[in-house]
Amino acid sequence: MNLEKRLHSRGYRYTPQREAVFGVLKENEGKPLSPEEVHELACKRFSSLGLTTTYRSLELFCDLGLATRVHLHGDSHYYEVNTGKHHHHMVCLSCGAIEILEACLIEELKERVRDGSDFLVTEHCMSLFGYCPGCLTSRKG
Amino acid sequence: MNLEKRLHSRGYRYTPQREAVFGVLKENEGKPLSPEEVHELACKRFSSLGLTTTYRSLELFCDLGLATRVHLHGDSHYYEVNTGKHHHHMVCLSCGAIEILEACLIEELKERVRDGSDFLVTEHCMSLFGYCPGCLTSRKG
DNA sequence: TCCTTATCGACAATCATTATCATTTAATAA
DNA sequence: TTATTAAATGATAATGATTGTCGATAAGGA
Ligand SMILES: [Zn+2]
Ligand SMILES: [Zn+2]
Ligand SMILES: [Zn+2]
Ligand SMILES: [Zn+2]
Repeated sequence: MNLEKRLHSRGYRYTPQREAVFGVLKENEGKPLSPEEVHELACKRFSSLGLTTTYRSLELFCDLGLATRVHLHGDSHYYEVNTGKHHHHMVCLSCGAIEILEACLIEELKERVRDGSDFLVTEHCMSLFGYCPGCLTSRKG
Repeated sequence: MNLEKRLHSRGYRYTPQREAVFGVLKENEGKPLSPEEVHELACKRFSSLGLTTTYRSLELFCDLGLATRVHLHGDSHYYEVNTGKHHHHMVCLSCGAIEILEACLIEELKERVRDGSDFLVTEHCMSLFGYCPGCLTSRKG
């Protein structure tokens, strides 16, 4: 289902601003972007786009299941288009590069939680940090 | 090693403000606190403690390995005394209660990373979210 | 005890995010 | 197509967390 239908089906309006923001997310699948970054890129698609609208659109997309919030270190939120494929991220502490990590052991963890606690786990976030191949190589020199 | 020795061994001064902040962390082992919360509690030990000093002390303790930063959802940082025991947290989305999760599958994940990528993982953060036993029970009613 | 300077606390500044509100515009019905 | 109406927008102000500044204070060594 495309953006227009998805918005209409939930009673929201389809606007060029939202199209621009969503386009940026789609174009950067797998690369978490901050609202500031999204705004800068989306302005190339809709030049008068306001930063406030960017923030609002990103949150709306998350509520609609079209995007997901990514929690990394740092003082900004990050967003990504929701592809339906669960994954995590590895962030290079040196250059900031982000690599997708498809492996996730949450199910095993959930089982352990069920054994040891009555806590019901519904969400999780995880990120790995370290050094990307590029930065590792350049360090050797 | 106590706080005084730890500070002196790295060339830092031992002050009642730092003692107060550290005391609060120790007293709340396993419970991540925001700088604001730490400040409020630490003021009972040293009433004229400034919020700025609280922030600075917490960061210093992290650098010294005496405390760790905890990344939860939400717009604040959280800190915890470093007990040397690696663990994670489960946060109740309803009441905010935090339960310690000792299980961690990072080693298994690291292995998978080694197989599929040249990324070197040195740190990770993970939190689980859901509902605590208390909130689950009260929902049934 | 006296000095030196790390540390402190009050306050200003900054950064990300949210609230406000007058204006614009998407969607619908005439 | 046009008129209508409320959702959406964008400029701006406000907020909340964190950091920077700087004169005053006090820890720790001489
Ligand atoms: Zn790198
Ligand atoms: Zn996962
Ligand atoms: Zn709860
Ligand atoms: Zn772990």
